[in-house]
Amino acid sequence: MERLIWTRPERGNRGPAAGHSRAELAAVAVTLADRSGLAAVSMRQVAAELGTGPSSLYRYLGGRNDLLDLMADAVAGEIDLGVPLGGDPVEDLLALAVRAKAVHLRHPWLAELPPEPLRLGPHGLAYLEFALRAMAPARLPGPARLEVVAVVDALVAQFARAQRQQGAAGADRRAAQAAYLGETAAAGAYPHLAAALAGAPGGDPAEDPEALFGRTVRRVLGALLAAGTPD
Amino acid sequence: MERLIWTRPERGNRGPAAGHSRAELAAVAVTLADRSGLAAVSMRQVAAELGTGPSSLYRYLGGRNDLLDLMADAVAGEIDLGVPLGGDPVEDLLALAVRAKAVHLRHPWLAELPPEPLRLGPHGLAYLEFALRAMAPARLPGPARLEVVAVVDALVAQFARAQRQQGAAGADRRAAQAAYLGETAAAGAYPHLAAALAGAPGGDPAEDPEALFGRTVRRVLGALLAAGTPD
DNA sequence: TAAAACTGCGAACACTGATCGCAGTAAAGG
DNA sequence: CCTTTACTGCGATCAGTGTTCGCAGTTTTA
Repeated sequence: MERLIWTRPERGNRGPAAGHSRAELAAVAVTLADRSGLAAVSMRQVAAELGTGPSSLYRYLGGRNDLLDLMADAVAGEIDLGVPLGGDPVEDLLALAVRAKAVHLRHPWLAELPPEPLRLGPHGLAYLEFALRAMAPARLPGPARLEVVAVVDALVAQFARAQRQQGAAGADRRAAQAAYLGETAAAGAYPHLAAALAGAPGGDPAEDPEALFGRTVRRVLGALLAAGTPD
Repeated sequence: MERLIWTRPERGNRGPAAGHSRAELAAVAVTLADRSGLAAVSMRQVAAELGTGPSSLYRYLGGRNDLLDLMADAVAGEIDLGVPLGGDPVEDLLALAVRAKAVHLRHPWLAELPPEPLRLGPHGLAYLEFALRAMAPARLPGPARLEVVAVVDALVAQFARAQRQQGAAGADRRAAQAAYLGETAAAGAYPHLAAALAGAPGGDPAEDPEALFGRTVRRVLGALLAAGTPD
């Protein structure tokens, strides 16, 4: 039985006071990941950053997975849930999605996290609760509501990724990808691909990514929240 | 400069014939991942399965990443692209998405793959080209078309994950998650979450997941492909 | 004061991806 | 034909990984 970290108490009350805390571990790990990517978040690195040995971390964590859970929940806590709801589920969810996307942009490693089915700590739960509260006016069965949140999250991750690698010059791999894709498309075997890529840099003056995101999310939410219509 | 595997020739023409092929490596790795998960796909395991040492693999691959590229493209090749198009982008893309979801269900490790921005080998490119061809009747700028494919892919992965872990009894973690989520929701601090979860097992007789997928994708595609309407 | 529960951590284990260099083999060039 | 070139296979090895174990020390409870 491998319990989630959230189900275990952070501290007993018998022994000496612990030198660190889960929050501290999470903060160090997040900083490390922000600076050098998720791969840099190893038990040894985190321990070194804390000035201890690797084995000490296992007093706070059941393993590396728990550390990732902590990280995900820590950044979930950066999403402001104090804003008042307007009453329109589409607009309220969009505003939430915009704030969530900002977090993704601030912490690119979020997209690298092994996609566990659920990685919900206290902050993640609060986020989910907030989204469901925003969706309350819509007439939808329970599971469908969760589905909507999942779809929006997917859109957030998707657009954050696109927006990020469009801005900063991506890694080697990104450049190699583009080169390969360009020359392959130019070879003539993929006419539609070539056409789609050709329309990218030229043509329109590259729409504001924020506006594109807003329009897309609005459309998708409008379609998913359409109540009553069984088809 | 770290070139993609697709940009390097599989064989020179000077030395002795290679004992294996990229396709063989990919097949072995896929089989391994299907049986024991992506974590079981290590250079040593794959090499052992081939009856050689780990270092031999580096004659065929630049590294483990290349192996993952090969695997992804191999299963992308399982998607049947020979079906004729009906002419309605929404229905044609949905049919494609259904076939793609089947592949995800057959190879659960696809969801575990580190989400590189693009992991497109020949088969992946053919898939993309097919999707763009299906989308040809829609009046949409090029980048938007690529965005649509990305969103659909995200939906496919999303629903495949949900459908899979609903069928088979998930791992320990899944059970632990459910238990934790249930008791936390029951604690009363998350009323909307509790309501959404309560509606799940009882209430309606659990809609056919395939129908739910079809309805959702149709709605999303309908919203995204709505041409002309600038808002 | 004794027991229980806890912390910190050095040492070690079983892995991982990756590199290097050497022996052997096949084709190309003269 | 023989040399050169380019390739293959692979044992040995390196640095790094997550994780476990056991011991010494510390604080609280009984």
